[in-house]
Amino acid sequence: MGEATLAEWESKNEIALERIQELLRVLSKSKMLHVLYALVVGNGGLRFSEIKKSSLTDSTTLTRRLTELEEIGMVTRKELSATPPTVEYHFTESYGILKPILEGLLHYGLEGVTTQS
Amino acid sequence: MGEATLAEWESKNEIALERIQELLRVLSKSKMLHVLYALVVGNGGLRFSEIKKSSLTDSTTLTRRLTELEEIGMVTRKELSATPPTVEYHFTESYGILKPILEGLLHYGLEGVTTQS
DNA sequence: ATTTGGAGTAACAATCTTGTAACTTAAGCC
DNA sequence: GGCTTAAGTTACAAGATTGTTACTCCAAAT
Repeated sequence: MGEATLAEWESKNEIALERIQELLRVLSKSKMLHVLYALVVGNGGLRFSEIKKSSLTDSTTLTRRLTELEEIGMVTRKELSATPPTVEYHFTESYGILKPILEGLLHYGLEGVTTQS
Repeated sequence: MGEATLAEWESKNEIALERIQELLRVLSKSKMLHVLYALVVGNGGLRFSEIKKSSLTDSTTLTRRLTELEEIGMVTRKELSATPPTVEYHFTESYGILKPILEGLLHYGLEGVTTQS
């Protein structure tokens, strides 16, 4: 059995399909790429307010996006006992598997933008 | 300049971001993965009715998905002068850039499903 | 005890996306 | 002309997603 070729796509793996769909649903939401980018630049760990500032996202939407990333296991939420109470978000190890996808997307995004290198 | 590293994400490329968002928006739609899979299995070229049957998608939704794939330049629509009038859909060259993304997604989907190989 | 800043929640209208059912059009065959 | 099959289109109600504005809660410093 190969590992992760398109030919493998078939199979009885309804579950894999659902996982992919859920990931796409989450990734395609508003500001999600901005939030991920903020975290990438912040070396995988930032406070709520920092993400907010650098992703230009309002509280409501940012909370929604971070909760969703938590739900799919891509980030963890850590309360710091500082004052005023602050919270830090970090990428989990699972983020590793997301990275090549984001890189593929970036590559796609940059195609058709290239002003003849 | 590197080619497609995450560090490149920043930049003035608002355009790249928008392209990625649009791609994610399209990919995350209902039945999109089924349709793409049907085309992959059909070696990149199939008739409307064949895609319909193998992706288990109704006419309305299938038309929507195929139109969207056409709009982002991933498939072309070709009318065959057969009777009754049939239409074939094919991947374009641009599909090549989508492939690694789909493979990354597949890899993600299969993680956490693995029943110890 | 009031103010301040971080981290949210609640409520809501506007918009987008879905699935379904019904209709249409085009080309040939009888 | 009427039937058949492929490939759609129209209309619409139900549900999901968005951005906004306003509110809350917590812990210290003044």
